[in-house]
Amino acid sequence: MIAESIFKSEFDKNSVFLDRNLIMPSYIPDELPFREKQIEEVSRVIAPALKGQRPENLFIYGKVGTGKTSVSKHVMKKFNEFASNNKINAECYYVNCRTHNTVYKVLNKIAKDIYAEESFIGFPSTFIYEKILEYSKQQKHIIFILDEIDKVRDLDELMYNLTRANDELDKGSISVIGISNNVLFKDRLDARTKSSLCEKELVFPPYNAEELIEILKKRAKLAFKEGAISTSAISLAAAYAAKESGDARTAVLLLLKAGEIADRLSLNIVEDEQVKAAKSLVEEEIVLSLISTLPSQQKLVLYAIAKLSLDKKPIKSLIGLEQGVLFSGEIYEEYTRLAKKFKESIVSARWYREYISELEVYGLIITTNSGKGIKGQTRLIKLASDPTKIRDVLEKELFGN
DNA sequence: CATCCACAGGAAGGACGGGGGT
DNA sequence: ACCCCCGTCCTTCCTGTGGATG
Repeated sequence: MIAESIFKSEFDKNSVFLDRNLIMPSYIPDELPFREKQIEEVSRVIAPALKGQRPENLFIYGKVGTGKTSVSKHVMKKFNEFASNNKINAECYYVNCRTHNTVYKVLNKIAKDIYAEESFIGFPSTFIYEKILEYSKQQKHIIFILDEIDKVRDLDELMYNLTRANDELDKGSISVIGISNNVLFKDRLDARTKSSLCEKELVFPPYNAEELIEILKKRAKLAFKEGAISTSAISLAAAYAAKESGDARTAVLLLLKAGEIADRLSLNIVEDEQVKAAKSLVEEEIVLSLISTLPSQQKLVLYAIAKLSLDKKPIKSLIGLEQGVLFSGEIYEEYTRLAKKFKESIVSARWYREYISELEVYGLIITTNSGKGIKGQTRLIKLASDPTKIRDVLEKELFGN
């Protein structure tokens, strides 16, 4: 009965969305504004495969939401279309290394794609490797896109395997396009792997605010009903994302969430207010998921901070100090008290300081050095977001079950 | 000015678990 | 199967620092 009425009202409700799927961050639009040059470069690199030559390996670097994956997938699609339309023996495959994070998993995924869903799980990796080799021996020129390539644990071995294949092939070839948002990871690689993977390199710059506005406008036109989102709301979402990192992904996510909020409130048009609400919602989600990954000792420290922030009478916080600003020492005392109470082990004060530094890096707390007015040299610590919310979440996390 | 305070944060080293080599 | 090495997490010990205090 309840379920039915929810389904019915969900179904009847008019939404600001025309097609919600088109504004999911995972959706790849046909048009990729401001990435023409990158599309051209990637295409240029892999084009030799269409003439029966081995393309050079390519390394693509760029921060999150700069269009690396979208551009690669876009080019891959066009490449495969062109190859099959013209009956050319060239193919391009995509592997996300976040889930396929070992040599074995990557080889397996590749083999599975090549041999259309035939699974090789359980077979030794040399066998899988031979299978892949066998396939490309039919004069095939194959390109593998390895997304989030820095996640592969033994990348040296994988690259060695894939490049070695070319020595054993006389007609076909194998090339790799590696994608990463981490520049530093290159330094951890073997020199040979590095020079092989980075035969060509391409950097994707972040989008600026104007570009983000254009991108969002295009997307909004696809996903929202006409006039269902205001121009200023779009600009605001773009401005937020530009300020953070020039990340198109979060910009799009903001619009999606803002639309959902508008739907829930049965509004016909998405305004600035919903974008603002979406932003704090997204931020909150990030904070909450961050907290849940913390080790329990660190959760206790954070809990101590939240509890003290809410205390009516901050013990040491004296004249002129903002409410909720705490001393490092009093937090440590509270933490040890709590740890004893819940029969948890207690980390040393030294390690506690590491925890504090880490919490600051995560942006969960804000710290300043004590200046004049306070004796000794210590850190003043303040929670970065709402103490009540943090405390409640931590209570659930720590003692919930 | 010396001294104390209340810490910050570096260095060294111990326990432990996993992954890789033989 | 075994050992070794390495990274992680943590402790102990230590020196440094900026302001208050006598």
